[in-house]
Amino acid sequence: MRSNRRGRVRRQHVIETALRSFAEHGYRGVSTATIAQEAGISEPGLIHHFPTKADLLLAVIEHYEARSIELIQEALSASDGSYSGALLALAGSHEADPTFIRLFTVLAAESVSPAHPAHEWFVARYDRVRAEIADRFREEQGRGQIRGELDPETLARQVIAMFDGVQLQYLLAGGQLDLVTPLRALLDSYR
Amino acid sequence: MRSNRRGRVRRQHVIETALRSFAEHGYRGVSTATIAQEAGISEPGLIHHFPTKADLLLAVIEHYEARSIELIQEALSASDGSYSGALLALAGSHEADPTFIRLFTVLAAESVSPAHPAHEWFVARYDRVRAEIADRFREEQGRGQIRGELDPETLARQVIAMFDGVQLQYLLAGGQLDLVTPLRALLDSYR
DNA sequence: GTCTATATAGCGATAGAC
DNA sequence: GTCTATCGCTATATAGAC
Repeated sequence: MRSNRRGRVRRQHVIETALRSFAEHGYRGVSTATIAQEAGISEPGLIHHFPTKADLLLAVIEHYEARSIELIQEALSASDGSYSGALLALAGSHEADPTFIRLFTVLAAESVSPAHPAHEWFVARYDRVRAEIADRFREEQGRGQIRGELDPETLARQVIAMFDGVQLQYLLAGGQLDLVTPLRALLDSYR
Repeated sequence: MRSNRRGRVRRQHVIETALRSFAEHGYRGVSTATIAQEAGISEPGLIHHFPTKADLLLAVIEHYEARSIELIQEALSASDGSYSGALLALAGSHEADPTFIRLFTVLAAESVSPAHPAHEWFVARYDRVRAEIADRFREEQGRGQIRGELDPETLARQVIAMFDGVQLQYLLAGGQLDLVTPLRALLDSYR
């Protein structure tokens, strides 16, 4: 029992260490030996929890995804139901903790290759998020908060593209460019 | 003399082969042995032309950059001086030849890591392109083709972000999403 | 300028003791 | 559940013949 609990704690610690490593160097840019060393564990000790490197990657991504859903829900409740406000709040929270956007930006591009272990995951995620955002915009359009002649599917693609694009700029500029300004200008143009 | 010419031809052939490989798998996802094999040359033969793998990468990037400048100039002359039209024509030509956007999308994200051999190159390129596009928008604003209250620097960041973002969507969707529609909607909102 | 052969290091993963 | 030791493979790069 006690060893099970310690095992879970250590597993969680490995995930958080790997998250930072994958965010820094991508999946192919870091070795399991390096992650094990940074986590203060032996390489077979790591392999005990995650049989392959790809298993570790997917565990990290699921961890990110769960945290990401927390962030968007926090943003929604903090912005009194305004979807545009929630998206801007989400961008602001990403600025405060760049690890997430780093992980996401690096892995999404890396996973463009069909042979990448997270390829299917990212393809499915982009489909799902695009549909979710389009639904939200349709609702706002129904309430008259978005101009009627705009296509919600195109707006969803624009918002996702703007998010990803400014995140890349932010990372390449070493955090010197803000995420919020270009996104706010886009969302304002929808009203 | 004849051997020099044959050497240049083979060097060019290696660059084009490596371009496709780096575009497919990124810098870290492909080995010099694989590239040499695909180019029909031995690995030391490849190393003779490009002493290190990083040298090969930079040669590929410079090749891409030269072609990219050709494309944007073709787009400018084909669109009768309209900058927005040229950007849309560029997006259209990228759809016709996905290798370029694949190379650029994969390598830009990979090079976010300061240890990546193309890191400085991409940082400098993003700075330069942002300044160039902002200048163009300032000119159009002076001619009354863009609304006066918009900030050219923000518009430049938006256009670059939208380009990069829809390219990522295009690649993850296996070419099923077009590049032009979200970009056109953005550019239309500037007038 | 291109080859065969090889050096040297690091990779992901496994075997078996404790 | 974690360790030491090691396997089998691939990586980038070099030496030296032609």
